[in-house]
Amino acid sequence: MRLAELSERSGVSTATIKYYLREGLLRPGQRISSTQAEYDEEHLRRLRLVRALVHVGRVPVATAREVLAAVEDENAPQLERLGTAVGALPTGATGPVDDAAADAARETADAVQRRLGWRVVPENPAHQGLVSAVATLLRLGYPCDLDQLLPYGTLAAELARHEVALIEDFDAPTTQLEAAVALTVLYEPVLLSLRRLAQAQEASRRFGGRDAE
Amino acid sequence: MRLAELSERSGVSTATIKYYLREGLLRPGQRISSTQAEYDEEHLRRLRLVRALVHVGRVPVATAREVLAAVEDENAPQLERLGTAVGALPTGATGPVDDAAADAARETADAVQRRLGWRVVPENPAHQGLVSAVATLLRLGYPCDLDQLLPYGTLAAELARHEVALIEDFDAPTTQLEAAVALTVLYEPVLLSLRRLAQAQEASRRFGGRDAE
DNA sequence: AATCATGGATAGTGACGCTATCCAAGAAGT
DNA sequence: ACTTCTTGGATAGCGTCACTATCCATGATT
Repeated sequence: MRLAELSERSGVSTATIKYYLREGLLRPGQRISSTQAEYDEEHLRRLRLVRALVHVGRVPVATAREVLAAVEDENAPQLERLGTAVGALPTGATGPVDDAAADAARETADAVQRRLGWRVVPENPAHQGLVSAVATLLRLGYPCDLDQLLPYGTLAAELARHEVALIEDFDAPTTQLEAAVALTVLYEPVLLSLRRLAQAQEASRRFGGRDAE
Repeated sequence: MRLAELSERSGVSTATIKYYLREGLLRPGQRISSTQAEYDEEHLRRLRLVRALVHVGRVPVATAREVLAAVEDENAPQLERLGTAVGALPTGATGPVDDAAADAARETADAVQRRLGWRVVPENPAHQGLVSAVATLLRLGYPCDLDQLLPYGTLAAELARHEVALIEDFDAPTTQLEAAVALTVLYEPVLLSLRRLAQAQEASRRFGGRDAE
């Protein structure tokens, strides 16, 4: 398949595909002649994944490149590749602040993880994301202590068990990593949308109305 | 408190505060003279909320204005204000597509909600977000059927009960709405970070290593 | 009286994700 | 062989977004 067909089958303009090629999000096609290259199903898959990461997962293009590089790095052990790939994904973490709220947030975050029997890794981007989110809540004066967080943590653990089990169903290591990245990123909007729907449901149930849109 | 102090106490530059005033995210201060205005604690609270929405919740400035306008609209019934405010929040939904995947996604989304006893409101932005996320998953060839989604839905329902209960603790209607918006948006990164941490934990447990960063 | 800060207006900036235009080399059609 | 695409590669431009910098006249502060 040549560029035009790749474009047609993916719904992505050739200009954009060229841009992704330039940015290293897509491997160059197999050169057929000095003016033509051939793309395969693998390219199509990859292109769709890139689109999903960038558009649904709001992953910046430069970040997507890092993530995909880690997925493909056959020289590192599986678990490390996974860590690098998922660690590069955006978490909404802001830079480190030194603040009463930040300190309290760090303590709460650690406490939740210890309580759930998790190993606390402060360098983990997700850990930093958690701290910065909790700190923001505290700064605004909303409650966000161990008791508030525990239900979320417990549910997160349940989801994780479910998801990791799903990933094990894939065969090839690279396919597994790809699935891990895709499922991590793409189930986020699923989870958040369901939460919003559940909130609307619960709000209209409690506050009496018939409909909360 | 004058502009400079508002800036200092919030950590937001005066230029940015002026920008927010222009954009209608902040009400103008009480005019003291033709060249000075006075801001109060309420302005500070609001400013912090705006910052949190924009930076942590990645809510576009223009959207934040709509959300806050709904929160403050004292002419509408509470539940409607809530619906408008939360409905304006971004969901990662993309425009409507007509696709085999989109059709299947719509069916799955409806099925989950019916199964959980929720009223299906297709116009709800969260509903559309769900459909578009599920469709993306399906297009990439990942499983996303009723069985996959049910655990997420069940957990979402649990969270929602917990959160709506929290909101009821606030007194004034406007304060409740503010809390609803803040908690909806700011618990998202908390939930997602916890999920990532749980995944790392579970991955390193299953795939044998000692650390998934 | 001299200096400074203020709010308002307006234009500019930098990052980001494309998008449009050129171009020479080669494929395809006749 | 000759014309007419089409291709991949390079480069520059565009539109949006969230600020940010500069100016200004008025009026507060010392």
